[in-house]
Amino acid sequence: MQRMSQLFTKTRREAPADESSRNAQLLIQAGFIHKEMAGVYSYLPLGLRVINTIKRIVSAEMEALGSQELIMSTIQNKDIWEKTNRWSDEAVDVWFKSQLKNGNEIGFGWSHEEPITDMIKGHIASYADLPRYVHQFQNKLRNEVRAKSGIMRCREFIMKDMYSYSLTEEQHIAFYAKATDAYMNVFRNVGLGDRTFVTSASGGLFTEKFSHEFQTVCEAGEDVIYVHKDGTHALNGEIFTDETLQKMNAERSDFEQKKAAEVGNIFTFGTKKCEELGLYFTDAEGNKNMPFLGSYGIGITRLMGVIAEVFSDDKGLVWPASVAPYDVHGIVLDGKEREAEGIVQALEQKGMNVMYDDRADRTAGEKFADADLIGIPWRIVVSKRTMEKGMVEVKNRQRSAIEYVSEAGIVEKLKTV
RNA sequence: CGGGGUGUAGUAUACCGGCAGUACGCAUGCAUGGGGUGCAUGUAGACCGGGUUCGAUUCCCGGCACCCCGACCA
Repeated sequence: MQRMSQLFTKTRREAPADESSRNAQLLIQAGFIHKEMAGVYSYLPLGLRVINTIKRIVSAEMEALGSQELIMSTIQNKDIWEKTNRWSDEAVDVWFKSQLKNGNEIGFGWSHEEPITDMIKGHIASYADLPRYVHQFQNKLRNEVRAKSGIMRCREFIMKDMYSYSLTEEQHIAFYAKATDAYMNVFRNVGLGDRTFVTSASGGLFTEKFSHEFQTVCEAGEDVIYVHKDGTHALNGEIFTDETLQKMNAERSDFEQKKAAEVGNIFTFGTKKCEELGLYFTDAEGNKNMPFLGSYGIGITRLMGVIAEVFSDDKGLVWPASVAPYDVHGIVLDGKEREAEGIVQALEQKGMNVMYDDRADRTAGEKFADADLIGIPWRIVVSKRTMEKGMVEVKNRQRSAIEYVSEAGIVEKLKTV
């Protein structure tokens, strides 16, 4: 139970003037995040709980793929990146760099293919050591020329990045397909399934082969995608050409243009990077060979921003149950603390996480407004009115209907969607 | 990186070349108690540097910060 009277943060009455994106306005107003500077945000207790729920959803999928979690350093070695020609600012324009006291240059991690591949050399030597999959949740630092859209495009952000080292290209392709499904599971589980699409992309300068993006339809997004009228698939702008359409036996008018945010992307790197960094294994015939590399990213904080954008109304945030910071927002009125605490404790014992607004110096209206702003899925009220009925008031954040439920029936009620 | 805009209490804002105002917050008291309740009292402010001027928060210049549009976004 988190007592609201003890909560580290306070809500604000008004949205901050220096934010125009919906996600930042609401998340700051409700006390989930704090802006340190443009494109740099801290995650306060409520915000961190959301981050952690998202991480748990992502972790479950990564572990199901056989990936193990680790965490690489933020400070990175220049030499490693020079081997793949990605140290120069011409090649990678988002580098933050600094130097040691002795003058040696270091970089701050904007991605980790190189350090991970270099590190893993000590652990992969034989075909029996493959495949290997690792992932991490890590703060990436990118010197973006223009941060924008609240937490959707930041200079420091949390990313889940996974790397796959496969024995062969065939093995890689099979894993890549499984990873694609796992990614869709993630977006489905955070509530964005029906508006997130896998789109093909060129893969940019550094990948040998193909790559895919996961685009969530969202007004605040920076990208444009073309969603098929049947809602089952979409194309990104880059490949929305007559040639592609011809291959698909489709017409332009079959697609609708939508703004979208890239919440994930997956890349096939092939063997080139392993060669450049000297990652080899010995195959069954005793020959020297290179693993086939793939990389898979989900912007965790961006995903939180997209969720806030998509799931909100004029009163505030409306968290999907799967990522909400708490399950229940309990409100006590009319001095019914004793009764309310009993109910809250009973809910906690049944595994529900409760934000309990025990503030004695707040009016009902303020408590309701705060509950709406914070956006926890279920609200229960214990008051003179409800106690006279021997009931508790239950309301879902998404709906206006208020129901009276007996104390014993609350948990059952909260399971309904 | 090009273009535009904005910097006033903790927050949101107003006015002004001559004592900086309002609302919310916060503190205290009284009243109240189901949708940001009422009254009273108190608290707290001009981004930094330079210039013009008798006098600058206001005008000018420079810097810094933030926002927006574009470019960029392995």
